[in-house]
Amino acid sequence: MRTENKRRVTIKDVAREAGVSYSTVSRVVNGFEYVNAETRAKVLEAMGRLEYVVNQQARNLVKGQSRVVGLLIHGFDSNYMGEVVRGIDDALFEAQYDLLLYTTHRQREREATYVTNITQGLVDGLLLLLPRDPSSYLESLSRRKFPFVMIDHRAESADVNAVTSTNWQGAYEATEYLIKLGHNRIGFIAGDRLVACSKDRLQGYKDALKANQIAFDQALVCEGDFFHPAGFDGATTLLTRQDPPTAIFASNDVMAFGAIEAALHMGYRIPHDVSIIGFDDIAQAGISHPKLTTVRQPLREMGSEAAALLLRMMTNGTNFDPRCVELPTQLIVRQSTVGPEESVFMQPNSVKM
Amino acid sequence: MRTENKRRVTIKDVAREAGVSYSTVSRVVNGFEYVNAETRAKVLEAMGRLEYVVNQQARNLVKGQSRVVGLLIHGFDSNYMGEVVRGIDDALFEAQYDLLLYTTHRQREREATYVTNITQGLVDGLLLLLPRDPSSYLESLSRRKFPFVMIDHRAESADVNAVTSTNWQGAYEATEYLIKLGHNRIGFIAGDRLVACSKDRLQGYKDALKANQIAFDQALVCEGDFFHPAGFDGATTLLTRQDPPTAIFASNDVMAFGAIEAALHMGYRIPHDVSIIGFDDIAQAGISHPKLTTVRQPLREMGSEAAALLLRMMTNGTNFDPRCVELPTQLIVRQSTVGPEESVFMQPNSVKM
DNA sequence: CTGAAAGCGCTAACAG
DNA sequence: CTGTTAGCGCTTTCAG
Repeated sequence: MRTENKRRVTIKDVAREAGVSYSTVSRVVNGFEYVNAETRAKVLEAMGRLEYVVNQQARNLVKGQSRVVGLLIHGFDSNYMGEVVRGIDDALFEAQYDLLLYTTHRQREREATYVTNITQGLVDGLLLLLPRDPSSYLESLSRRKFPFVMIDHRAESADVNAVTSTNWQGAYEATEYLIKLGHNRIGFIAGDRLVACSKDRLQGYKDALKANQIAFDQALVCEGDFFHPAGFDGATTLLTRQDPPTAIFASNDVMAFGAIEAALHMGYRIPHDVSIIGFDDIAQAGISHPKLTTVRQPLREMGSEAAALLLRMMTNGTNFDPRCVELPTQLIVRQSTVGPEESVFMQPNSVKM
Repeated sequence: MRTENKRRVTIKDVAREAGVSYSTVSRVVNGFEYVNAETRAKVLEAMGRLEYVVNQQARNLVKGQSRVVGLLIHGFDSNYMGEVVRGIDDALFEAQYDLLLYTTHRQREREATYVTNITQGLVDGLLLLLPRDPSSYLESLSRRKFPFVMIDHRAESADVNAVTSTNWQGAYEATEYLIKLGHNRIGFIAGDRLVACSKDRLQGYKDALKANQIAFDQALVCEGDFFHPAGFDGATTLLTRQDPPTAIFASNDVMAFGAIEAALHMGYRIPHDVSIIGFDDIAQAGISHPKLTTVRQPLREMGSEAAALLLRMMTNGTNFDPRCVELPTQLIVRQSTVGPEESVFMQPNSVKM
């Protein structure tokens, strides 16, 4: 039932068919120069007739590489991941590399196991998208000089490659924008504290407050984890307070949507009664109602930049200076934010354009 | 610069370290029974000290398999794909298979090239998620008895495996639901005509109309392609008519969101002035405003079912009857639909819960 | 220009 | 129980 008749056609079959040695076939397959035109034609012809396709596995084994890059990712929550993957894919396609996907939503421990296994032959390099707890294997990776780059997670130690965006700057600008609008009680829903960018965003928020002489109020910041329910709960808590904030800054768009839902649920109108701003600018942000004001991260570029960086490491070796590429964020003002005093003049129907 | 010092530790290194032959090492690595406990201990110890990890590539080459499944996917537009991938991932994880990702958004022609290349050694089986134009390689795949299953795309020819959902049934129920609500002018925004499920949904819509003595009006159906702008344009066209429909059935959620945007943009309130219903029930549907009434496809289950089916083909051979698994859809009534007469009694603020 | 031969790292009989 | 010996399909010297 197995190799019965459907045996794959190998280089040897082609050699026999063309009446040459199989190393010659290898030469034409690989486009070597010094092959007699006639011989080449014969081989090509035989390849066509037999529908020969090279077996990558075998090729990889002898070359000691796989032309595959691994992507360790939590899961495809929100379009955030999709955009990054698209960027990665762009760069990898150019370089003729394939992408092996590893999702780790099941359990965090899998990360470490995966990493040790796949970095031994299966993949030539590794991309870590928003890893939760990389400390366990980062050291091993570095020691073995295995090429990898982290995306959207600046490591504590400086000696790893990473591409992120200007999280601090983006949060600073978003907060300042809210302040300029007239808000001075601004709620903040934090991201997963394990992830570095969460801290950067919180810090940007704090620093903008301070730069504008607004006292930081710990009661105005809620814990979060980048998922929808956290946004809902955070906003609920915030808006239930005696003196609720007039604006809420969620650490990502998904939580911002959760916050919007909570606010609407409580009878608040957006943006008239409370302004909401997010972070990421996922596709949904531009087509929701109200359209979400947010800080755009160049997700796709981050992906392709990371892949490009990894590719460079894989060819040039890991011996060049590790670096952290920071791509610029951009404030995208849409419909979910407005100054606190403007609400009076607005019409009650918030969903109208 | 290459193999300098960072040469991978192989089975031979372990053998030397443990003072045994390398086939013995292979035996303990693969957990064979007949190995002396002492010897095993020695080997294990050596493996640990050397941090040996098996090289999958080599193992695969001799075994003639790769333990990798390929997934051909257009791209990560919307969470639709994400959900399916999660299901696939679940099943593959159980079986210890890896997932190689192939996105084809760049150009349709890539599909065929990919397929011929990767099915030659790189992957043991192939999952085709909503392929646009599989005809070009389907025949070759079948002839070579290469295991593959299509997801959400029932093939014209019956001799291929596929998992879909009850598209006709789902569309029929959605339409009937709208009719029962009192609508009799129901617009329809079609999906990509190349994809079989689009036709099924349209047919379900037509049949429900007929079953309820409502004449089918070609002017009420718009072309679509499953993307947001098509929903926007379709709804715009529909609602600009002399006698606009009181309800719109979009062939998927993403287009439904486009339709909602168009309707709101034109000053319609939802659902009071026009009801909108989608298909898929992507995550966004449950958290948007208004929450979208839609036909739920068991996306995740479709993914895992497809992967399970593929796995079975890969182990048992392709010699069992090909079949098309149809998973049940379910109407999810939320906020975007209401009877045409009810609107009078509703409050103007549509975004209130 | 082309064939022979070695070997990538590992598995799987086959003898001991 | 364990060592020896063939390969898996391909690339890559090394001689012609």
